[in-house]
Amino acid sequence: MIKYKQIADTLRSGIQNGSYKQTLPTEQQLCEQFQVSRQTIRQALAVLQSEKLIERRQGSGSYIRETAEESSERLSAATPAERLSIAVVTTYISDYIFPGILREIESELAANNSTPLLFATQNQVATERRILNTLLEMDVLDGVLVEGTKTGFPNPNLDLYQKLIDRDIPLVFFHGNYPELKDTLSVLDDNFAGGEMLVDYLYQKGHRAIAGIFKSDDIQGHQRYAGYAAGLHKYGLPFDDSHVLWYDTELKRRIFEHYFDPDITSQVIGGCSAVICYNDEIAAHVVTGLTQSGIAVPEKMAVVSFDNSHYSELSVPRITSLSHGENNVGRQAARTLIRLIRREPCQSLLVPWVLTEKESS
Amino acid sequence: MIKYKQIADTLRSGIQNGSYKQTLPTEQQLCEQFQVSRQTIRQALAVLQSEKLIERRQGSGSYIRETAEESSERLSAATPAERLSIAVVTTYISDYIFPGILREIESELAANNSTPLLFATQNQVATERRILNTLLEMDVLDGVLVEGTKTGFPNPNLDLYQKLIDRDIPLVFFHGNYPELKDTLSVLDDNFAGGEMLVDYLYQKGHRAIAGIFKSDDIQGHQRYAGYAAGLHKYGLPFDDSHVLWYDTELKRRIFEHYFDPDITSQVIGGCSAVICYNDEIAAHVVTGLTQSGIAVPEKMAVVSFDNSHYSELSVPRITSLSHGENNVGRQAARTLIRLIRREPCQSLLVPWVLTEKESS
DNA sequence: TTGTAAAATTTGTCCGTACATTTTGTACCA
DNA sequence: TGGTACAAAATGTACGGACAAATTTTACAA
Repeated sequence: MIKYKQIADTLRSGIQNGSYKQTLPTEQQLCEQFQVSRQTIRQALAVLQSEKLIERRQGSGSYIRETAEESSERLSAATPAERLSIAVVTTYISDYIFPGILREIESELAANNSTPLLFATQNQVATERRILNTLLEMDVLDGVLVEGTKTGFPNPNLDLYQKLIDRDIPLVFFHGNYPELKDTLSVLDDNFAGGEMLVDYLYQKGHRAIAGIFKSDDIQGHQRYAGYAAGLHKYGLPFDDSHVLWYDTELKRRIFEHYFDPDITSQVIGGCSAVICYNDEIAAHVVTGLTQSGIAVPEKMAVVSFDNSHYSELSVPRITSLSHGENNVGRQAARTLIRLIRREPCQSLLVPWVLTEKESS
Repeated sequence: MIKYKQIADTLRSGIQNGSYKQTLPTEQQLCEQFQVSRQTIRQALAVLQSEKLIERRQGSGSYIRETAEESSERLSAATPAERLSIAVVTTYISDYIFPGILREIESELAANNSTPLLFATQNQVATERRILNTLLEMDVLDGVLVEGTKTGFPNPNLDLYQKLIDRDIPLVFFHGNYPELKDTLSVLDDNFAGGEMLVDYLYQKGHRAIAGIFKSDDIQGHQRYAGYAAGLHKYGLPFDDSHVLWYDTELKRRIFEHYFDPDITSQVIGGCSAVICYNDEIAAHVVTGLTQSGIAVPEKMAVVSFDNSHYSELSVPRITSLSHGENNVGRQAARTLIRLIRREPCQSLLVPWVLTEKESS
């Protein structure tokens, strides 16, 4: 219907199937070929130019641009054709367990011939927004792997996520997701079951008063808390709000930077014989604080947590913690994204935990 | 001179200083205002449209687009205005010492109110090229921090680096640079001095036959090798090519994956009493290989290396290694880039090494 | 007051022309 | 052979006009 678009389409497919070698016909020739005015041809060429398919040189002609893929292929003609452009958006990159998770993701993606582009939100929604804007402006993007930022609270960037979805860009969340976004895949720890598992374990060890420390700005914290509460209820144990301490990213930075505040801790866990911590990082600080306060671990207070990271190994005593086996969240999420990109059947996953018992309980 | 560009410039600055509220005047009004034809006005508006400054709606008008910054600022009005968009291109992200270096860079950039976008080349020039193409297509990019890829060999991506330079995008190399690129800043380890330092140290310990294992695809390997050779020469020690083993990324992957090949190692270091390794990762494998072959470290063979990472700590015996203090390469490079962006005076740096003596020598 | 139809407004598409600027090719001359 | 000058060719800039399509405003009628 619209001439210049039709002409642009014709020329584009001509370029892509290699009908033209290096240059396009001149504007004059195209005018005759398509029986339109020169302005219309120029409009069509402007489209291709803005798509970076061609370059135009005054006095010379319209040249077909080498695409990024071709220019890469020229360097390594042996590499298979398909090289996926995948972005990974995480909260942190070089802290805590994140390097390990990234390594899992990288290795899984590398097995599928792709190198991820990494973005760190630092768990700040403002940063997340900047990153999403960057992603939306990329012209090749085969898929996105996202660790939700502050998933415990309503997210103000859902509009940008929706734009990604509207463009049919495959999207998989891991660790935390945004429940408001319908029909998106996510690969999550089974945090609810994990919280329950830890209560199970402590109950069997004879503990009856169990405190909890959870992170409020990640949905993982909410889920672990829910599992903890359900576990208590299952055994008819008393649930006491004052035995639950909530913290968030900002609070951790300010208060728990060097060691977990002994005053707050003792207030929360007073009267308890065990405490479930959101993760090893917090647990290690709790153990240090307790030990400094003269409360023996595990004799006076058992400490258990999630992640089973090097923090739990380096702490004295070592901390009983939940972890995954071979198929951890990072690897599974990357695998799911690849399947999604290839339009193979796939679904959201809940990855179960395995308990590793150590000396802190 | 060229009307539509002048008009575009006028309108652009009008938009940026807020002369227009939400919409621009109609094409007809602009025609009268600038005394040009409607086609010329449309050309000017097309420029602004391609710059994503305005949106045009048929039958309605030309609307000023909300920029990404404004949309971020709306979320956090309290944040300071300047938020730099900085890309960091490294070889690896989650292996060896790279998480630590990234943490240094991140913390230095965070102190300047910026969160980096991370790209990993996996030490593959083809991947590097893809990443550079992505960078060139970003519409806001305040600076780039690059760890050169395979700096030991001529780099086929210099054309893309030159494009970045031509666009006046501040660029700082760290760890390794491309000498062919003139007038670029770089922050490097003083590898030559490091190689010499290790020879100095071993000579003073009484060693006279010293082998070396170096990485061939990074310029750091060449420099450390040159320092090693200069050190030997300084003390009049014999230099024997057969006592130098070169390896590269691909070779390491295939042969040295799990442990350093004892056959090759013993062939190289036969007749020597000490070996200088390119880094702790290789050194740890060498120590393992030697111990398994019944060669005691350090009694029969002293092992020293670069980086002083956790590899050197976890090895038994722990490995004598060179490291940096507070002002390591990552931090200095980030600082240099910030200065460059702010157009403050800055220069290339060579960061000196400090020797940490342990049990392997 | 509300809903609908018509009119006016605004941008989108398309044509034709003219001349400028840059590149490329050719002819000529030394 | 080589350099210069000119011509030709190609894209860039600019003008004018006409009609199409979408949106907004206005007018009118129920």
